[in-house]
Amino acid sequence: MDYQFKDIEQKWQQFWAKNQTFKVDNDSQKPKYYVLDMFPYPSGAGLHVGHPLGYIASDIFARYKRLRGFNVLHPMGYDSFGLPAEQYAIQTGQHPAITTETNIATYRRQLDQIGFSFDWSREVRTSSPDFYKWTQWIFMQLFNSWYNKAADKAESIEKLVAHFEQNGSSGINAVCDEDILTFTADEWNAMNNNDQQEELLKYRLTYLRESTVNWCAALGTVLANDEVKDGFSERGGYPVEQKKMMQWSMRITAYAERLLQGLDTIDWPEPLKEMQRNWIGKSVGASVKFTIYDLRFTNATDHQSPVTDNYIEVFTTRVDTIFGVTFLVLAPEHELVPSLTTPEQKATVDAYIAQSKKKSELDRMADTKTVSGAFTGSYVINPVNNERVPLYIADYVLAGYGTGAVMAVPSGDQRDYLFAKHFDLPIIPIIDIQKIETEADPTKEGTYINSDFMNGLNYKDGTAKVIEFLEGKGAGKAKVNFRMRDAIFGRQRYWGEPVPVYFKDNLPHLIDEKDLPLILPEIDKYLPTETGEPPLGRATGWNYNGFEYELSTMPGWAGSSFYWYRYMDPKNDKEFASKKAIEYWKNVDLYIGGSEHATGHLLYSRFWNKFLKDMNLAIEEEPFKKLINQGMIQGRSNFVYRLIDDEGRGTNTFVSHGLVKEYKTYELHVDVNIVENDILDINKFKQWREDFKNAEFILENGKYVCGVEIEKMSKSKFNVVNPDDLIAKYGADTLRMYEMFLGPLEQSKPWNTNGIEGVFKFLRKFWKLFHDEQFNFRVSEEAPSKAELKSLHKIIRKVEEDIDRFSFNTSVSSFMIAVNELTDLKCNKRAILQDLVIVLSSYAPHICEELWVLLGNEAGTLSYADYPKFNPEYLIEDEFAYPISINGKMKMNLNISLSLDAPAIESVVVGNADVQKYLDGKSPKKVIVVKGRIVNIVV
RNA sequence: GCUCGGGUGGUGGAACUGGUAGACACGCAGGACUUAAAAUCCUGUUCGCCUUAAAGCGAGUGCGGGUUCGAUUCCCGCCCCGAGUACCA
Repeated sequence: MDYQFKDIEQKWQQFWAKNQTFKVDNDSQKPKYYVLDMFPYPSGAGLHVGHPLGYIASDIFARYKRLRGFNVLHPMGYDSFGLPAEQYAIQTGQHPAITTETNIATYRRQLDQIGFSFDWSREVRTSSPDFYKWTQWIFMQLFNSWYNKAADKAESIEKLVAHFEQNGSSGINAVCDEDILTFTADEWNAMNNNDQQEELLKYRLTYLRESTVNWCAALGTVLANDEVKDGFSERGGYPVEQKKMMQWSMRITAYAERLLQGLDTIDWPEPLKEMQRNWIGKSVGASVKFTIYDLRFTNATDHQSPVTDNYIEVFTTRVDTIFGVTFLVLAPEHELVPSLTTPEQKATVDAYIAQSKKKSELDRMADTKTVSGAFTGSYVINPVNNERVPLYIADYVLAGYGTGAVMAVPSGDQRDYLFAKHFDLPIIPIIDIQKIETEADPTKEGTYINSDFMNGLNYKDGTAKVIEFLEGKGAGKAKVNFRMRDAIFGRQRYWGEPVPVYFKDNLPHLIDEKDLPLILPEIDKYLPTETGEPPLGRATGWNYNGFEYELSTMPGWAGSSFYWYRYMDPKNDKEFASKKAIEYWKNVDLYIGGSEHATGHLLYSRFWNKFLKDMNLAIEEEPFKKLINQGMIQGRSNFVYRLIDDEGRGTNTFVSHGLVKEYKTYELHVDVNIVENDILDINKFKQWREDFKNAEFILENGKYVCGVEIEKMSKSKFNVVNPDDLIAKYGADTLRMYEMFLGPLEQSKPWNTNGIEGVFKFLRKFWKLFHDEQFNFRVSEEAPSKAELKSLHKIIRKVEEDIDRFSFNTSVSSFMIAVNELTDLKCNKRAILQDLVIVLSSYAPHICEELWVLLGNEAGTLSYADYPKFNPEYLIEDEFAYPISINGKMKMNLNISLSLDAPAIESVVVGNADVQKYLDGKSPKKVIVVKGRIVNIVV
């Protein structure tokens, strides 16, 4: 029989499901290997050809590892809480759970068609109560923990309470809010419970606090920093504003240093690590206190004295330039601005604040050239030289970073330089080689001048000296600053995990663990209440023993921040995964997914994992050892060109792409599914839409050629290619191999179906190797020839190398070469073909399973077969003629004999007349040998 | 602006640590089979020159230079494209 991919694929997909071929146990004599895909959000649109790219790669990898004797965990599930289902619910009234269920069914059907080797018995869904029970449980652990800097790990809040009871607040070095109290043990014990709880909230790893948040009015919810792009929401693109609100946050900043350090220990793409480094944004510098100059004094020397409470703290990465400070700048929102503005300057300052408030976030970012600011009328004292310097406000200083105040050194910082020029402030050079005629010079070379005790020192010594001086005076210290902020954790939405918290005396309390999961209640409609509370406020009778529940839900990233552990033990109702399961699977060996999660999911997951490790609930510091980003598949749109008549109206005549220059036309997206190799199927086009029924065409060479453009894949551009259609036409094995053949896995590329025929032809040729002309199965038991063994072992080695390097595209090419060679050799020998089936089975599993059985093997054993061992002997070249150059110039095939151990000049005997001609009687000066081959002779 | 990728035929892309550039596939052209078409198979396909032909010669991996017997690969300078990021003190 000819290659009947439909029957074959259906048969094997059913076989795998029925026999649970890929079900994996939590213990085995084999070494473990965990291959994970980023689980999808089940959207209504279903899968397009871009989605499976990473899944196919990980499936090939998982199947390969299985063949190489590993116990492979390769699960799949759904990240099924999220906005689109809720938006749809708002529009239609349909419960998001129903929409989600339907979408999951579609996804499952589509995934099954591609022949993945997932262990579906381990499926998880973040929106199912037996899963989110554990999301809520981990939330509770975070609430019950604080970060002990001394131990550099999270610890139980009870330990902190015990310390407070015995020693008060002294001796605690914690990552916490800034407004913590200092108290003795007696004072603590005397506090009432509510005051104690309020204080503890400042330490907890998830906490409720009034903070400035990104508020998106259109979505009716707050968003985390990574969900906001350029002042607009990532989902939907609605405007986002800053607003102060009581909000749940996660104290991810406690882990900033560990998150940064950990990056050096994991095998991730460098750009992705770089993105996380930037996001964490560590800068090493110093904080310096500038005492506020009291206008009642007449000269600065009266202030030499100890630093009072009346100071402004700045953060700087260049404390060495402190003698160049000629003014200070505060952010307009800085809390000291009102009190430091003198009556004379009040009007100017107020006007400036009003003006900068009016500017949107976007304007402020875009407009970085105009210098603006206002003088407050106050002065501060530079602690190193007691000079009096003026205090300004300007919006180039951001309230959210550092202390919201900077010391301005116009000679070393370009923004300060422009500001100084504009307001006519002095610019003092402080380094001998500094060139500051036209712009600031931030050099670290040279030695200091105009810098008192630092004069003559270099950068390193000067920095150390000035920090020592400031510390001695209590006016500053070395400090590390991070750009990363704590992550906002609450969302004012319905379709998410309820927060397991109730309120008593306005303070949050955890519900009892035995009451988990806290089930998402039913509500009548999915909108905020009339009083502006989140949708959960609509739930009737929803309370905890009469106390009000928290009405926010958790953000989308909550469930995905630990889901890989749940796959290890998905049915466990006592723990999120048993200790035993976690000890066996440890962490993910290979994770494949998109780089768009760099500063979201991938950072939060690392954070939770580190926390779980601190709690002895996980054993590895990093969750994902190796990570590969598959590239995005872009859409490839096709266009037709509609002729415009004299009145400028569109006619029903369409001009082929090559001829558009000769006519007046406009372009129109055309469905890519009625175009093949950029040639329009005219009949299908006429049927495509009613108004094209009588369309006429101006053709070139009898064909209608379409225009092409690369765009995002979207329905409105008619460029969405659905994997179902391709599977129906060519089969899953072809789709799998073609997606790999398309190009390097990590590269973004447009989808293009043009080459899929080639892969299909390859599979047919492969099928034919096992069959005679009449398609009767026929293999020979003869011993293989040298040439046949060479072909086989070339591909065995190539696949090994390529899988290591994730270079799946070149493997597909190599399979084609192998099959072409074996076809030429008319090879139908079992000894060769059986091994070839095993090697190819990771890529094209269905056809290989079928052939495996035809070869007489037991059904279902292929996935765990003995992988053929590569033997380098079969690849040794037996011909001696190879190209050689003389003086790097000419190339020819020569027969040369030489002693490989000592490729000395004497040992080269050149027996070819042509070479003799080139050597021209001279003996060669030098012989260049590469890998035992002469490649060049220098005469 | 900064950081990281990347520029190779008509197209997607090969070329592992410097060693026959363009594998493999698409497309295109020609041919075989066929009443015809589809399918399949075969041949050719970087560009230019030369030749009846076989063959040969020259140029060629964004541009300019360098190192080397030899550079798509390494170094310096520039141009272009993509991604991320940005008053971060």
